[in-house]
Amino acid sequence: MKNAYNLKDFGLKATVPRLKILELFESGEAQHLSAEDVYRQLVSEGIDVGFATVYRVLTQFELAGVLQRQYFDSNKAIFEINRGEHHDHIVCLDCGAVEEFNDEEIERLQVNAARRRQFELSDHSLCLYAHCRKQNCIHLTSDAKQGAKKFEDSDEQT
Amino acid sequence: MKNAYNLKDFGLKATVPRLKILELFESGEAQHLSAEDVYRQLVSEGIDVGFATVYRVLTQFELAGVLQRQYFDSNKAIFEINRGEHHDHIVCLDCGAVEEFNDEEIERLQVNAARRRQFELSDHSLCLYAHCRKQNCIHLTSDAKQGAKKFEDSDEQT
DNA sequence: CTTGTTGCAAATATTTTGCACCCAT
DNA sequence: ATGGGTGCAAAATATTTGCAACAAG
Repeated sequence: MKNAYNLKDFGLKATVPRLKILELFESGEAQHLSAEDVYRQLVSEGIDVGFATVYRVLTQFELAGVLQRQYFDSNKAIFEINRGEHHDHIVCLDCGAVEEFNDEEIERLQVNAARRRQFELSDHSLCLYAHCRKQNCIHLTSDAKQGAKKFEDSDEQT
Repeated sequence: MKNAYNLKDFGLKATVPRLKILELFESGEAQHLSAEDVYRQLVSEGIDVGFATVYRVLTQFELAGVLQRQYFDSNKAIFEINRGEHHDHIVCLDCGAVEEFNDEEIERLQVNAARRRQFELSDHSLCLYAHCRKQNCIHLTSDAKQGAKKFEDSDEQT
């Protein structure tokens, strides 16, 4: 597991915007950020940065493998740090909370599904859209929360 | 399996743009189209349509359940017809070919993965990015095609 | 110093909205 | 006829690019 990245390793100069953006993702405070989220965060820290720089840095970091770009069923890119461990996402449709998970069995079946169709799997993106059962979940439809109760005691294991 | 949709069932008037767009998707000629693809197609058929109408119709069809909107790892929406059968996608990273597939086992594991994390699964999007082994695949990296050979005789089944 | 990097503004790309005119019912 | 639907243009949203000024090495 990669814990810290060094800009120099990628031939990138250690500038304020880069260091701050890297710090933002490595700190783990926020895990899934849009370019605008990053921009706002830097501005709120009193850093004079432009949108263009944020986008350029995010793209450089993605190319360097420091960040990963995702699209959670929208036309807006979401970035997260690459800690070297693959994972998929589960997003709460009500409160927007994002959790990461990894299921070895699903991973394995994907490789097979691809092979069976004459494809060599290179990568994949899996995002589960669901209703969480957190107390503080700002659910829009109360049905969702009530419906969730049905599953409370029927937890299956693989 | 739904074979044909009737606009009137959704309270939508049978206008030229709507009928042509529906026909385009139902014909099955092209399965995964962006708004621009649809626009270009209509224009090439000599239909005087505007971009706004295309977007409005696509959105109406999505709300009616006629079409499904997807984002294949880009900031551009891709639409496809909803034939009532859920499926996931596998996209060739070289030639861009899109194939649909469905794996019951993966589907089942997703529900469990969500439950185990206290989520009630509502929907999901799974897209496999891979290298196909079609003869006519316009591969950008010959490595990809050579690498694929490794798997030619090692096809596993679930 | 020298070259990469930045902020700003303008340009692109994708999608949405306002509005007057038009056509399916 | 009339209310929904359309095309066009402008706006909104997301991202990229040109460029002169600037700062890291």
